Amino acid sequence: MPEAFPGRLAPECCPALLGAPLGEEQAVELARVFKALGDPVRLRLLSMIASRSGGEVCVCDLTPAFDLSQPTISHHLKLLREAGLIASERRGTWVYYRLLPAMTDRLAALLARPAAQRADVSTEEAS
Amino acid sequence: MPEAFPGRLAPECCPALLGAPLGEEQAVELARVFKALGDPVRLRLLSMIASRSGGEVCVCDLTPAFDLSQPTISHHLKLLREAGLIASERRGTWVYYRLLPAMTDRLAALLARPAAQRADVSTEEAS
DNA sequence: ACTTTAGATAGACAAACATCGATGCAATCG
DNA sequence: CGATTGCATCGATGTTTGTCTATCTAAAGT
Repeated sequence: MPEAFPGRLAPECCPALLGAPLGEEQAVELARVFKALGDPVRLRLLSMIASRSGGEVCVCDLTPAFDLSQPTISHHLKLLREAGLIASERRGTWVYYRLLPAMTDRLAALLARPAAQRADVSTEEAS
Repeated sequence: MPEAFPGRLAPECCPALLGAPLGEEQAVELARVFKALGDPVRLRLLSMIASRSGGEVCVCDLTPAFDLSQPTISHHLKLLREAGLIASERRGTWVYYRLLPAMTDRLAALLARPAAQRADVSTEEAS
């Protein structure tokens, strides 16, 4: 059961989605991470974990925040974990999750415009 | 056919996924955008569009870059368009796509760590 | 007006996904 | 030890998604 891809996402530093055409290989790996973010429940879970002051959240605090069964929450946490976005640790009876900021940092860098292409945002329309 | 959500994604400036627990409403809207990014083909399409120097790409240049049928590519472009990530314009026989940087900017800001929580990245492990 | 070419839409279908209830495993508490 | 509690895994099920072929529309050429 491959748990994320330990440190292998970006062979070079910054694939820069917006700066150069993405290779097929990298696209597959990146898509897996974005897919993990493509669900409202997982987004809220990640947000709850990331915004917790101590840096950690007990699953027992996450589960009751949703109108979903415990196995469903567990499944979503597993997907976030396999995407490399969070990590878990058991301490006694409870399991604690925490953010792995390396991955979110990477995504943020990937989506950031290279300064060259940046212009006044107000010149962008909608349709 | 609601074409993206024109400017309505972030009622306040920066929902800051990593800074405060995300509301259910915002999570649903955001998840739709991330889901659009959660496919290798769409990631490569977006990358090809965004990295083109002129800022525009003809569909006729995109389609032959994949081992997929023309309708499939058209379908992926539609999803990216509905997510608010790209826009299209017809000029004569051809249709040109371009990036809407407002959306990628927003995602990048959303995934960026609030400076408060930022620490040395080298202290992050994998599992 | 026909023909041709670029691209979008429609409908079908298999694979992937979100969810559930039932069960399993690990740790704590009587 | 047996019971209980926290969480993960399993198997089933309805929905969504990626892909295709066939067809449609729009523009341009002859």
